[in-house]
Amino acid sequence: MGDDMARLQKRQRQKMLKEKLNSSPFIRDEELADLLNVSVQTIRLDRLELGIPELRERTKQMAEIAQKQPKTMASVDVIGELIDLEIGKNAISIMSITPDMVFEKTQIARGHFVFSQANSLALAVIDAPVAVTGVANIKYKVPIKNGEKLIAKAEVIKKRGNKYFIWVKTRNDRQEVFRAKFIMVSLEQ
Amino acid sequence: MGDDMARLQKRQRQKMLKEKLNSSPFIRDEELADLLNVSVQTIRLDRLELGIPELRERTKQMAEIAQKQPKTMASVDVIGELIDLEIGKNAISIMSITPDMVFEKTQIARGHFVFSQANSLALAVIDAPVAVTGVANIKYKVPIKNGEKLIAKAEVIKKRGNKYFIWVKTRNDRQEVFRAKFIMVSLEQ
DNA sequence: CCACGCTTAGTACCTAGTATTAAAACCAAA
DNA sequence: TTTGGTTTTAATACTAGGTACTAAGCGTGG
Repeated sequence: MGDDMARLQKRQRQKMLKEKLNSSPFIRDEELADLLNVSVQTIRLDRLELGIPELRERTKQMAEIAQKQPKTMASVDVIGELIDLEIGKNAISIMSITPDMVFEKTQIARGHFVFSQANSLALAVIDAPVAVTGVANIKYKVPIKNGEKLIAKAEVIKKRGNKYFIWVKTRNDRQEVFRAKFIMVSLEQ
Repeated sequence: MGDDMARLQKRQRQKMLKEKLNSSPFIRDEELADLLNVSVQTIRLDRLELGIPELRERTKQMAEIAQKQPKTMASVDVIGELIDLEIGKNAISIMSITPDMVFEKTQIARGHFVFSQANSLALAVIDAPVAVTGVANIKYKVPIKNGEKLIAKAEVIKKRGNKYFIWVKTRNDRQEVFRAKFIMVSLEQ
């Protein structure tokens, strides 16, 4: 035993391997072997056991995800999944709260996601080619946690001129968590 | 005329090559050669001339860009750039309306981005470790277009118990475009 | 006719691996 | 101590998707 660093146990090494690849995914087997003080073959057996693909495959997967990403909140019309729509009357959408929508510390959803679901639903339900949000009165009733599934129901209450009055109520599986009253304004082009 | 023709064909092919790689970047030289009806070597000469790297390098670059992304809207705390903050009193943030924030047809900003900027600013300005949005009354005064730069100013109006009353006013370079009144609720852990 | 630009062919080499076989090292129980 | 099992290392053949380079063919204008 002349090695500077004592050789680690297999499990411990595999744990470190995973962590290392998590923090810096663009790393070759040879570099990993150096870091963990084992041979390249060992690293490859470890990857095989852990089901971790090779560098090029990892890179490709990341790039593909990045490519498909533009369909995030930014460019989508209705946030959440539109599951029912009767134009001019009512609409329903479902949205799941994912880890990236919550505050890390508290696991409570950032308010604007809930608002976005409701606002986009209110826009979808009205019978107008072009419209913008005019006024909104909103109330968050209970904090929403990671993993919850939110069901938003929008209802057109009345229409006056180019103004639409819409109620949106959002529930999780137990209770109402949010409600909003929107006045949407239809624009003449 | 033949020489010119050939040159034109080359230019045209290279243009098509660029377009093709733009729309589907995960494509091998061999597939490109098939598509453009030339040999693999020609494709490689074209890439060389145009300074387009090989598939693996392209993939790697995309993955690296995705990795370095300064976080999307999802996981960022303050939406927009926080440029001034006096905790418990006021705060200012700037956000530019980019093409992915607007409706394609009208080039008008989706309402929830403006809301998100204001809401996250209201949350940043209060002097509480954990807080959620309770109530909001918001008004969109004029439609906001692609490319505009929005300056949001938040001001804590009063504090009663665990409730903070905050005004946020958002302007573009000409006028006030949005205003909101928030009641934020500080939570006890 | 032949020079020039464009295109194709062919070869050697590269990286970061996989897949497989085999030998060595270690560790503990019988 | 011997045996057997796991773990580690080594060695070899093969792969994809290229680069780099040399050489040859093709088409056309001057």
